[in-house]
Amino acid sequence: MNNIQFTAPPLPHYIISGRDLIIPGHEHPSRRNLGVFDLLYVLEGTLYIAEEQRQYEVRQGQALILSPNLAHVTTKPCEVPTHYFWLHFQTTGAWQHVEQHDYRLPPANIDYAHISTMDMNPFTIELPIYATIKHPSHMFEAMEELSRLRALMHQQSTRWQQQLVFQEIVQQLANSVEREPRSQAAECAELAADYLRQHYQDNVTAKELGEYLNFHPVYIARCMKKHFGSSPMEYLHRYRVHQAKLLLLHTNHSIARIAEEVGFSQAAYFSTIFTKYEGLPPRAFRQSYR
DNA sequence: TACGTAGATTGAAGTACCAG
DNA sequence: CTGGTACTTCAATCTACGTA
Repeated sequence: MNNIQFTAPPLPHYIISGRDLIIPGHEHPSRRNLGVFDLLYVLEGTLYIAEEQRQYEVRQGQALILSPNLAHVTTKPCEVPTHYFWLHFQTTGAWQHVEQHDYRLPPANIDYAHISTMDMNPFTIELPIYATIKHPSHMFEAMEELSRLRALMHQQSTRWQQQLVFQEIVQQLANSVEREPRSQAAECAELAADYLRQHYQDNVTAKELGEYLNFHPVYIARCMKKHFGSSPMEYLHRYRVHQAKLLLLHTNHSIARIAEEVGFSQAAYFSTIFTKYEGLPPRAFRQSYR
């Protein structure tokens, strides 16, 4: 498990942070059940820390996130003066340890039809447990800013500002996740999906898609099935139904007009497809929200 | 009046398999 | 990894009729 995956909303939130110096022969405190995430970012020197069975040497420019529910111990005292930032954060949402995955691909079997049209679409934030930060100067500035703001924490506006700066730090961490290169098949699948999303209002055919991508339609279908769990047409239908749901809720257009706007030339056929994915016809879907 | 459903038909898309 | 073929499946259309 290399990463921690947070489901948002809610976003992880900042609690408190600080800067510390450990002189040679001394060590970072060992703790268990801290109850919050503990982000360590080393400016100089090295921290020697183990969490459960995994040992880390956190060097200059590297970060380590300790989890709230795991015990972490120092494996040996610092050998040189070690300067680091620590930051406690937490989430009230779901999180889990995960192996890294290719963030550029949507999850397999993505089901657009079941994404609620009244709520914000949930997403995940994946942070590395242990990483070398790609832009150390940005990380340093953000951490310094948090240290400065700490003195002004009695002000409401400061506490808000702290959360904004913390989100920058989260972004820095997320950008430092090492990605595995995408396979050609994954590339093909994603390009095809892009094309379908851009042309869902048109009469898209597999042949056109093949000509656009310079791949055989059979091959494209195979790639999409493998990476999205859907054939191109099924992907297109799900996306069209998703768009139709938005129009049903936010406009008073007739079913026939909405069908046309999302790429169905026959309202009756649109209704059939909508019912297939939603479990109820378009009109019933609209009425259920009115 | 607008919309939903069902059945028949046809051509396009998907799948399995093989080859380069 | 990609393309091609043969076969199967299903999307799309049309129409008629029922329903809110």
